[in-house]
Amino acid sequence: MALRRSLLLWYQHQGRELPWRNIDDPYAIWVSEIMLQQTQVKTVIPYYQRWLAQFPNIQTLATSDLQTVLKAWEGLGYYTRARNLYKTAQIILKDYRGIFPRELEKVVKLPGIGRTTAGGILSSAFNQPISILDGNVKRVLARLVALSDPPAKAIQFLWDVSDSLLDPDNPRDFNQGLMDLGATICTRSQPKCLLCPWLSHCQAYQQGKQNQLPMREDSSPLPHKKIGVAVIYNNAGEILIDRRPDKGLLGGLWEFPGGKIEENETVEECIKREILEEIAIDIEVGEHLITLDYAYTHFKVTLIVHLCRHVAGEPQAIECQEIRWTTLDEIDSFPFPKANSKIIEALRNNQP
DNA sequence: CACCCGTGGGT
DNA sequence: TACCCAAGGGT
Repeated sequence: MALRRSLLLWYQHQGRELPWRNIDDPYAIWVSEIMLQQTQVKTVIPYYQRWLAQFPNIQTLATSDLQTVLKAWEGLGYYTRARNLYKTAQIILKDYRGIFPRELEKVVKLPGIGRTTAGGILSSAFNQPISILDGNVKRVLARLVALSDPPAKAIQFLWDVSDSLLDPDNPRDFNQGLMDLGATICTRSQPKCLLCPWLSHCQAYQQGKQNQLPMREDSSPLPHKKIGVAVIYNNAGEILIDRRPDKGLLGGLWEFPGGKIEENETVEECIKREILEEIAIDIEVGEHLITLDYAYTHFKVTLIVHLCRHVAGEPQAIECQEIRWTTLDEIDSFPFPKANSKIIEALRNNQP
């Protein structure tokens, strides 16, 4: 088929050189695939290289502890990925003698690995003829067939297209080439159609719709929460941090305690109330340290941070897993979300 | 199946 | 600024 041949030829000359290309270690390829979920290549590369140096094989990962794994993932986001990578390493060690399985039915059952990631791993590591449908492929195919619906409404159809196009003789290079095409030529905005090997096959281009496709879903505005945050010092000059529950947002990461500012409540009142409710201690809320705006996928937050002083009571882990007093020197050993890293940075700059 | 889950970069 | 969205999966 001309589509296959032209893509493979293009990939041979114009494909990207990436650290997880031209290797055959399914573990390393698996790690790359997980890190690349919803995350750009440029962001992933340094994490990938550090990760393989720290956890060179499945056994090393499986026998580490979760906090060490989360620390290595710190800043990458979607922390369930790290938890599932760790969990799956233990499953592979126990059920598959530490050898990454080659059967699709087994691979898709592993935590954190869905159909696209499984196809990515098996086609890349073992050259198995299994198709993929990631963000790049959805965009490329939506333009190729001039899809009139948003891709989310046509997932089954797009899988069928991806299946029918896949080159059974060169599945590895075909899948990788398809993703490279989406990443470098068939980009979201200003696609470089004149450089595209599929120019003459692309229905969107023929209809002059390449800048309008793929169609978008209409989205509702994100809710905005204001959070009061406490950096609490004790008489020894230590700082109180807590570890979040394993499930949910930023699961298992450490943070400075705080909570949502209610209506008709000042920031100071909120912080004092939240700390009493969550940690059962009485504090004195002092000067403002920093205010941070942060956008997550489904809401926005403003963190208003105050320096506080412990007055009375023994801290209790009521709405978290664990509480510790620590110091600015030791705090780097705990995994924190990015928003909290900026608070730590502000504390350092605030030091006398 | 609609919603949840981080962070950084582009427009 | 505000919004979109990246090598998606879990629930």
